[in-house]
Amino acid sequence: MKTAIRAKVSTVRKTSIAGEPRCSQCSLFRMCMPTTLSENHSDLLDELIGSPRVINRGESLFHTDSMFHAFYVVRSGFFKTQVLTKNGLEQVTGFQMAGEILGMDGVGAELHTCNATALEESQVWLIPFSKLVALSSEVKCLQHHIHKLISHEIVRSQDVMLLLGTMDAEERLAAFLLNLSRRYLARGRDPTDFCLGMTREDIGLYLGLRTETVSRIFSRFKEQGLISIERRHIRILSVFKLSRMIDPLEWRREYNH
Amino acid sequence: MKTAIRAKVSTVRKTSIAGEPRCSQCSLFRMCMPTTLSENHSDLLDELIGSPRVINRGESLFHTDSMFHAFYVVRSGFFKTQVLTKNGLEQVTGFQMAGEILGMDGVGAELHTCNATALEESQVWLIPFSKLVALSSEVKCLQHHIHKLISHEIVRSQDVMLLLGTMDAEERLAAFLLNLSRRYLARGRDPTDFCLGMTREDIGLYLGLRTETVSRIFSRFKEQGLISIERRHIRILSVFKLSRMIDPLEWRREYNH
DNA sequence: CGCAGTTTTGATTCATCTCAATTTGTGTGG
DNA sequence: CCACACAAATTGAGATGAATCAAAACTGCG
Repeated sequence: MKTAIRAKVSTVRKTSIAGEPRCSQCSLFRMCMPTTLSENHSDLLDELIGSPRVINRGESLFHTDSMFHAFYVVRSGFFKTQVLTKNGLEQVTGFQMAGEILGMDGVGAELHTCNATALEESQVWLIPFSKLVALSSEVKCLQHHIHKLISHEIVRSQDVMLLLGTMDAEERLAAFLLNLSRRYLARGRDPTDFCLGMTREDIGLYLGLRTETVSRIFSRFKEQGLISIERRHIRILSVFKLSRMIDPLEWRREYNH
Repeated sequence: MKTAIRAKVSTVRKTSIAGEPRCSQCSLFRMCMPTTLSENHSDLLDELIGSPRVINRGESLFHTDSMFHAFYVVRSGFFKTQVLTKNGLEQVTGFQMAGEILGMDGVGAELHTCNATALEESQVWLIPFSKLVALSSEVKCLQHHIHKLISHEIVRSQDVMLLLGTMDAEERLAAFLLNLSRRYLARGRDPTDFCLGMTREDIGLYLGLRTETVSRIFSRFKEQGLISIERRHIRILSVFKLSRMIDPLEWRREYNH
């Protein structure tokens, strides 16, 4: 079995000489794959992943009830995932940027349970789930990593539930901006100056607010000198004050003794 | 490796003659384990699971930041999972009844990210995650089942996000009741006449509403003849009308042509 | 240039929260 | 067994934050 996979790899190696990107060379490698993966195994990953696929703005990667067969790693661009109800309501369940993984909702029922739509022209790597599982029985740490990835999505959901269930509009928007900021930081980009990839409406559909409310609160933040925002280009002027907005007691404790 | 595990099993068999419950004999078996599991392998599961543990009302199974080392299958009773913020806010992320699984949030960081509290005296089986993983490399369908279980939790979260992000108070409560109803039905219990295991406050913390609002809407449902409710004992008088409340267009479509 | 989609802002309404009081149920100890 | 304290649930009145409705300004694109 092990030799069978290795044999395949060498075949692919030939093609990848022709300039195709290799997973293990990718700057996003550490974001989506276990760091403990040895050089040996990263060869296997290159075989697993293949060449990237381009998704145009507004196009879907998959949609509700379509067959699940793969994970997708965002190589570049920006996605949203959304759940739709029959009476036309929409809940955006998340935004995904480079290095993040889409499609984990589909493992359970082997059908996707949400739509994944590109907010701008984007590229993804496709990872066939069956191949991933096959490979994971060889590579123990990959096995563990799959569990981690799926489970991490649960934790992310908990954060969103907390946000939707307990925060008011200002807090939601502050939490949203700080979350984006942290994710850009993790990617080595400026965490205080970036482009919101989505419309005010999408932000609202994510935060459980109306477009008008999102806009009003951006204006309020601007007045208060917390941010400057011009269309979708945002600059965070005070991470400190935004953070304090979400968790006032935490900060008070830190500065009172 | 395979023989090593089998050897262990036979040792355990001796003890289970002494009247201990066996996983494979359990009426909940089909709820938490793959139905494709052959008789052979169900022996392994009996070894995996061991004897149940009792949790008293108000006690925790695990709490935020405690080490993750196992899944827990609810044998009897009722639990809630909650996320707490530093400023004292609480979001209940779910209620778990017999046959449902707790602890999947902890896989990613190897720390739990929520508290699991018993709402009444309850029993759980403990499934050490390391054993589960070891066994799953033997039993392919178990491996797949782990993925399914964790992924299913993502889908459940999506439903809660939709509820919190798009529904008004009446819709939330209707959705909540119908969800409980369906789960009791799946357990072969009366889906229209059961005991809410939790306080109005817990329901509110789950649905993003205040205790008073929950109470008011129960009263409204009672006036409208949708339910009868006496303390925590509820009877659903019109599943039809409650369903229509959540998804009016769906029903209209069905009855208009 | 003009049109469609996005964003902002204002005025008003409405659902839910907040605060407060009362009732009901529950467990405890005399 | 009753009285008491305490938690849970109900109900009302008023406050408030976000939704709704409406209009205008801005942006990008063919």
